[in-house]
Amino acid sequence: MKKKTTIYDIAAKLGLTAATVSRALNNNTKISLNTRKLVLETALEMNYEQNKLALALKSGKSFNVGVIVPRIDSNFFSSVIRGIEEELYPMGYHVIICQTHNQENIENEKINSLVNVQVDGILMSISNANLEENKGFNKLLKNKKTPLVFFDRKKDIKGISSVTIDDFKGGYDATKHLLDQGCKRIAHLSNDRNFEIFRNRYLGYKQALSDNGIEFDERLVIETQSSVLDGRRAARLLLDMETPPDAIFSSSDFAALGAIQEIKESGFKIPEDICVVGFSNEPFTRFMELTTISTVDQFPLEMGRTAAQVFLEEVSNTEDTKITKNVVLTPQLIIRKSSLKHKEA
Amino acid sequence: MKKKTTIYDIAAKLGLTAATVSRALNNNTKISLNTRKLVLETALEMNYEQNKLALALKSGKSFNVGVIVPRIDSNFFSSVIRGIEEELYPMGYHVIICQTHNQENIENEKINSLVNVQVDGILMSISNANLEENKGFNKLLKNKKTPLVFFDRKKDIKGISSVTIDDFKGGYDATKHLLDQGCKRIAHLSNDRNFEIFRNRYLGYKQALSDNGIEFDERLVIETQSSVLDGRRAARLLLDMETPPDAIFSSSDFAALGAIQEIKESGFKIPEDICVVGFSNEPFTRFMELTTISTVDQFPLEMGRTAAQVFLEEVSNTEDTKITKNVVLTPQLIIRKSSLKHKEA
DNA sequence: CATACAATTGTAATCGATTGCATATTAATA
DNA sequence: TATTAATATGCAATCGATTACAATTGTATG
Repeated sequence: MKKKTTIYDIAAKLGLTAATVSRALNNNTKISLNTRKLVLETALEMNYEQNKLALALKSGKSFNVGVIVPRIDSNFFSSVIRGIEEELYPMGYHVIICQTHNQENIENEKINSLVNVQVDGILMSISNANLEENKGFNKLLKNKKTPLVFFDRKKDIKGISSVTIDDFKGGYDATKHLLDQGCKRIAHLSNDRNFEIFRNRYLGYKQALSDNGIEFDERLVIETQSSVLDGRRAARLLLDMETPPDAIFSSSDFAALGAIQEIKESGFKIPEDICVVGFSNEPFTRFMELTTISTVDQFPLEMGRTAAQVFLEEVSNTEDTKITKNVVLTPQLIIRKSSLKHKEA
Repeated sequence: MKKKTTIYDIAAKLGLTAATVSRALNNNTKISLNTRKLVLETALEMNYEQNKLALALKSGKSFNVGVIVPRIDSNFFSSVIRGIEEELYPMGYHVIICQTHNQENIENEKINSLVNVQVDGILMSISNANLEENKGFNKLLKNKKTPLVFFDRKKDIKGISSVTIDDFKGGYDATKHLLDQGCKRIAHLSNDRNFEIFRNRYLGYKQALSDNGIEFDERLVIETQSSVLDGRRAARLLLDMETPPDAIFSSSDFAALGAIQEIKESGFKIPEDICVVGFSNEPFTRFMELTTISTVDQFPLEMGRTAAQVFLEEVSNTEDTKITKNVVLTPQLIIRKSSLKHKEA
């Protein structure tokens, strides 16, 4: 099992120096055309391949970027990652995946770990709403040469770029649509509002109500996890109220599905009795047989692509002043059967 | 913006040598306990962090593994990757993701690219049934020190480990179940049988028929892509036959869904007129409102974990003789409404 | 013909950590 | 006290590539 050939091997074979070989391989014009050609041929002959690790050590660039997400096995995150990979690979970068499972300590650990292997940047969707209290994270912040880009779940931190969707608008549009359908008592399945995304969906919901003269009723807002079971539980609570709601805007498709199941099993009709809108445009929302689920598309692929582009801009920026970009994508309300009583104008 | 501290910085501060510092940090007993303690404290003080790139160059181990899949945004593959990441991270490895989108040239390129950045191993689900004709791949094969582990879509190559499920059994069990339901004319939505997985599902299907005295009818086997649309098209063809089938075993859940849609829209009842079984246990199969879809679970999480374990065994193997493991997981038939006419015994 | 300048290639340091082989210091033994 | 052994540290090479700064050779010009 022979070792990989290095520039020294090539140099030795040609009676040259490693320096010359290196320059020749990089097509440096200081090296005569003849030598360049010769070196290139020999390199090919000897199956030479540049050792990227050596290069990385010398240059301080690993051409790796870290991506941190709560979990990878969800349609949303895997689509974002798909976008990131597709955008970064052509530029010579490799994508390292890390999952946090929403645990702060794991998130901290993985940030550190990525910094340690000298990634050229980190793209992340935060799991920890109190990220700033995190030592490893703060170290990263100070180290301005390693770009950090938030996507989706971000924290508003000065000097840090982010790519998100306009969750406020998502919440607003969904709620407005329900109002347009004639719904008056619209419940909201929320989630931990320490996260901007859930807070903004909630705020959008409230604003739409207020803009349309509907009084906000705190009892109609239920905090849930993003799961079918939690959706069922929340729906149960709502249905057991004295005056049940006539619509539900859920910040999660899974919870929306759970709610729909519970509602139907309780003998109510969707959308006639209760309209439902979810959030994320998970594949299954479109696959339902009877009641396809209205939802809000977050364009995860584009989000990933954009986050990657922002990263690329930041790494290629040589100025002293850091550019910070906060891109906000526009979500799209997708109206399906679960909320369509009448065709809208 | 100060640079990261190195062992040289620590050495300078303490009037020692980098060698001593290195040894102290590695808890080498040749270094006196006092010095060790001193160095460790100073390292902490100065926020020292080992430069993994330097280490990688020196040791030849990058502690990165590459994972190559057709695409990451499918439930199956992202679940496998989840398993891989969860298993490898605790052992100090990072996972680099590459997608091929089923294109041979991209697959080749990415294999080369990963080898170039000195990954310590590659776990992959092949996109190219003719992988052996691939130059980059063959280079990898010869280089016995970098473990290669196939998962799911493998190629039978001597000396290469793999983790798959028993697709034959999956196909057999699904078909047998349909026979047990009284179906006599069972169609099969297949896919490119140059891939072992599809070939084996097909063979399992055939075997179950033959074992139960049903004659194999080639016209009932339709090659499809794994998509809803293709499932519809295939179902259309089948329904238009003189004698339509009374069951469909699809090697893809998406195609199964498409078939179900087409069948229902044509006025047939599922499962009464036609039973359907899919493959993969995609989330939506369970979420259907009326006709939850029978399918075959492939345990992707476990598959990823196992593939990672096989990799770990191979890298930690110091013997000259290579260990090759071919793990075959057992799939599980999940019977739901789309194929359940009668409760089975 | 001498000098200047351009065109090539070489020398050696560098990135940061590890490690075999000295070397120096101290302690133990004869 | 002389010798040996153990303990602790330093020296210098190494991993493979890049690059500032020589050094060499050749060519052109006055």
